[in-house]
Amino acid sequence: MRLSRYFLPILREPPREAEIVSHRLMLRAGMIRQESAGIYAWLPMGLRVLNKISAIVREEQNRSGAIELLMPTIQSADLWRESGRYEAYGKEMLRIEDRHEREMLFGPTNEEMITEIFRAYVRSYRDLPLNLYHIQWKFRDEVRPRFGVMRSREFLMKDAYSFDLDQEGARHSYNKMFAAYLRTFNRLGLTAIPMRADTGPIGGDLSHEFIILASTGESEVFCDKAILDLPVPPADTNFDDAAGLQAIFDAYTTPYAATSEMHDAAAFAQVPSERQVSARGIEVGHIFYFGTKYSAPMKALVAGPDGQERPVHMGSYGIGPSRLVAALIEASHDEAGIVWPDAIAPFNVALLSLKPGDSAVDAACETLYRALSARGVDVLYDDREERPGAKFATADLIGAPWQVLVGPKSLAEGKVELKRRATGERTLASIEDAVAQLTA
RNA sequence: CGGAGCGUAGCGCAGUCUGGUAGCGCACCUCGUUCGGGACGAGGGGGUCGGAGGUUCGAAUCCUCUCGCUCCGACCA
Repeated sequence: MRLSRYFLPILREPPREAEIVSHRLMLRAGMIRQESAGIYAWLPMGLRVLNKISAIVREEQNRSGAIELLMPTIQSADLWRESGRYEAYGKEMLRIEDRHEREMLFGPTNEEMITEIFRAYVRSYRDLPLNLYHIQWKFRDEVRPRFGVMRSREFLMKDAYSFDLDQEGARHSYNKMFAAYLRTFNRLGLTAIPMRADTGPIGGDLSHEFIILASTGESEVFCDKAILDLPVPPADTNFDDAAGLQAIFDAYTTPYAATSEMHDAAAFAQVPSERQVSARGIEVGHIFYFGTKYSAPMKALVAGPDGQERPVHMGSYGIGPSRLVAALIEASHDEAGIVWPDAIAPFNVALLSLKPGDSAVDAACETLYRALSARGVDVLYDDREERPGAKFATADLIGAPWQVLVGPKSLAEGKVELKRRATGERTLASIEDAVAQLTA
């Protein structure tokens, strides 16, 4: 992409209302625009990141055996009356009336709808286990949206729903998602710590929040440092191996880890002091088992091997890609701007022409731009008539992992300069070597 | 929903108290000189001062109502 032809509205100064660093940087880097309180338009740069995150989430959901579908954003109130949540949900639910004065709502979540779909088609335990997910916009009318897309009213969520004949099967389904989440966050360049969450009236130990550590996090968290060194489940993890998944779950849930709501100071004190971690965290995922909470009232029944019908056991599993964009920035930035992890960077390479109009510089840039693009590298080519300083500042702000600096100075020796955004480390290389390095 | 505050050019702000031709910096356009960490000079464009009503010869400024946004608390992927 040539920057001169792209739509990248960079702000030199962030709007006053932006408080936290991710919100400020997202506005400055032209990723989002606020359209209303807690409602944002995703500009091209922001959308690129959002899509990269969703793609990784999708790959890992698929790997674990979950199946993607897409449910609507608008739902019927009647569906929610079946579960009793239409009255219970309160003002957070955005209620809408259509032209026939039918009561509708903009979905804050999809348990009722997925249960309705399930019960319409599935009758037998032979069709289980089943895990259906979608990545769809949700709306929760937060009293007080804040922190940009970190806590917005409209947000993108991946929500998966598992169906099993009994609790034992549900535990296996839960563990699949548990392992899939560990892989997902790891691929996003994050260390996410599963922390026991409140299971409410259901009880048991099957609810976890996945928390990443960041100094600007909203919640206070405590954990045993040992959890940070545990191995991430490999790509060839066998998701049908119930015992193997249970071992992963056990390994991750044995060391102490809790948010302030679930914190047990006495238990935390048992952790050797040099391993005690007390920090701030951002919740980026939440999984839980809720048994027959929806299947019983909504009559989602399956016949077991004995021919008896019984309500199916369910769980739901959320990840917020739009929140993750902000969380990633909170976890990875510096004074100059964003530092994207390679896996989700909107552009892998920022190619800076330090002297557009100079024939040697132009030629070198064109060669690099074409060679990298042809090899599938996302390149943002800064071909604008700007001074070098402005280009450095822009490139640092938008956080491409690599910068390639092409100017008369190094080009006189037949070299271009490669700069790693995260470390600031620079090396000189020929054009061929630069292409080789960036496509390695 | 309680408390506080802010709406003036794309962004950051002054002007409001004390009514009298709407300003500054950045950004934008033109020309020239520049060109490895957000250049300089000259010229230029851009505003229903959030909206409605009122007071007044005259309202960004005073009064009433209203809409929007932000922050602090109670709530949440």
